[in-house]
Amino acid sequence: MNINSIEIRHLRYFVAVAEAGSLSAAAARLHISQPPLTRQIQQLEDALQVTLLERLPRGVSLTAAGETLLIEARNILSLLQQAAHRTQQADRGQLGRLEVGIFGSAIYGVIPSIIRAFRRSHPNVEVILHNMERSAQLKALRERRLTVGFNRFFSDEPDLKWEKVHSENLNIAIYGQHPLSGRSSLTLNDIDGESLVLYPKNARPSFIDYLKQLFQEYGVHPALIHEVDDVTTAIALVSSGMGITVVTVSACNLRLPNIEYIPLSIGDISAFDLDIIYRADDQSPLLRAFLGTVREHHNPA
Amino acid sequence: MNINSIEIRHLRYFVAVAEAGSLSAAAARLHISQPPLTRQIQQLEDALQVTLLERLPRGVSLTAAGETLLIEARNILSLLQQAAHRTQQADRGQLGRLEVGIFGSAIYGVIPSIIRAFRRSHPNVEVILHNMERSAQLKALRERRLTVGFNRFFSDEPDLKWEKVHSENLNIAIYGQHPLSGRSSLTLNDIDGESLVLYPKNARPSFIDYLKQLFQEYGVHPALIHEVDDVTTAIALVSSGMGITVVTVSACNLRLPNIEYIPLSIGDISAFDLDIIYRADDQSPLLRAFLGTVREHHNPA
DNA sequence: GCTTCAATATACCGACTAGGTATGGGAGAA
DNA sequence: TTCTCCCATACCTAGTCGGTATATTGAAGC
Repeated sequence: MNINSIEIRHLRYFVAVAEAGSLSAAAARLHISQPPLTRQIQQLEDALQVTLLERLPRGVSLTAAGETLLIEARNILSLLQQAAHRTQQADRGQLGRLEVGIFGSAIYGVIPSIIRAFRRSHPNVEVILHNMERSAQLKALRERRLTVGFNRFFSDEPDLKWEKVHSENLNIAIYGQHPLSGRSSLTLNDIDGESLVLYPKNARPSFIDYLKQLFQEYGVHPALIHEVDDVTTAIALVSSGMGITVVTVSACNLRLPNIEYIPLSIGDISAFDLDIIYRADDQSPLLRAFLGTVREHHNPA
Repeated sequence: MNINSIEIRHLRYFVAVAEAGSLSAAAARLHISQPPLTRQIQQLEDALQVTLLERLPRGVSLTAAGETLLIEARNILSLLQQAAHRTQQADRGQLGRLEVGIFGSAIYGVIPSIIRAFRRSHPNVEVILHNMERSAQLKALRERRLTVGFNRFFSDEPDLKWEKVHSENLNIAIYGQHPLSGRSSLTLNDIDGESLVLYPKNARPSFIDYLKQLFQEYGVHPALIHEVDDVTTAIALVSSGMGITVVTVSACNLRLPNIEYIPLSIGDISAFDLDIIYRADDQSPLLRAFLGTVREHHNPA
């Protein structure tokens, strides 16, 4: 019998005895009989090589060592409860850290609403957002620095899985003095011959390539294409009258003076997808829980 | 099987499995065979209603819940070690709080040296000094606000025990211009007819009563007795030439200009006792440990 | 594709031990 | 004194921990 033979049972029983002030009363509270309880306490005293209780004719009282152990034992018992609870929380994906990759213009769209909903339903999960472009997201996912990534134009990869989160209609952003200003909707033909500001310049294939292909299919020839880094820059240039641009409805939340957003209809393919990507082998409850929230927000438009 | 059936054994085994990365390797490390270990882990998973390990063809890996439990379990195991250690320390009187009653002039004597020695040998014991007069010490001891009290002239009480800590010789404190100044020793006869400053005024019976009885026994008649509150005040008055006083050697550490201390011989009773008092029923290891230190410092002179 | 290998899971057994009952012992209370 | 209350001891039963033997599974090697 030594310190390593001490079990939670010993601590539970000892605390009960200390609180009841007597072995027999504690035994009743523990729904066992008094002799086994006496023996468990004796074992504990033997393991610690310490007398914990002073045996009195009416009950017991704690020695100085007993008082010390009482405090420690109560602490350990409550930590064990906590440990069990936290383990179960972790199992349900309600505890831990979720690293999320996002990209520029997504900041204005459906992602904040998804993150907000997830934080509300999983308050003990630390959600950390990392602004990175697509290729950085893929690298970080493989190196397990990210749990999920949000982006567009994911291609199939053997070790990663992606699914559509959201489809957004496209809008044309124009400046107030433009002839098309004030129209309630536009088609691709309407922007034939216009000067366009497109983005993002790097991180190919991108929105730019998607739009160029669209123009080719529909026989649209822009007068001039000016490529810039991101949607914010593009809108700023439109505002200054340099041309018009194409944005998702997410970006329409970006309000600037002299800017007007007009829905664009392109037949069947009027929508533009936002995808979420994650490791195919990731079985973590956190990922499952997050995908659950994402799917609740899914708009199949 | 539920949360309350979790034992330390389950946590120890789980940590071993997590660290070894496989059930069979952990079993070897734990000096048990693999099947019982498998069952203990299954019991733990059953109790928590959670899967802790992902079973792989080569060993196991932790699930998110397992990772969480690993941290918690390690913490609990180390706290249990600490709890055992602290309990044993408390048993040896090496942990806790010791409330000590002291009184004015004792601050200069043997008490600081005893406290210092005890603090050195019992670094985890919080020693708290309370400056209180004798009757307050007795009251505080009975109300368990003090563990021990240092004082002089304790009388026998049924519920308290006291023992002599230290015997101090008496000295006469005189001012430089006094005729007796410069003598290497004095007897009681030498101070017959002198003006005396005595202390402490309150808290009877006190040093004053002791000295008065002594004077009567030896036929000494002081010209004048001026009673003051404490030894410090007495010395200050002596320094100003108001009279001479009697002090213990403890108080000789109190050096002031124009003050000279001369040993006083009174035959057999040249000594003056400092006692320690404590509850007769106090079995605490702290008291025993402190009395041990006190007895080591005992001077039976 | 089959075999081999390295793991975990299951089945079953023996020994230990937690918990039960009966009873002894000791110190206040009546 | 006897009575009462409570802890300790003795001994029994049943449940459980740990052991051995073996089934099972999935990946690596031929």
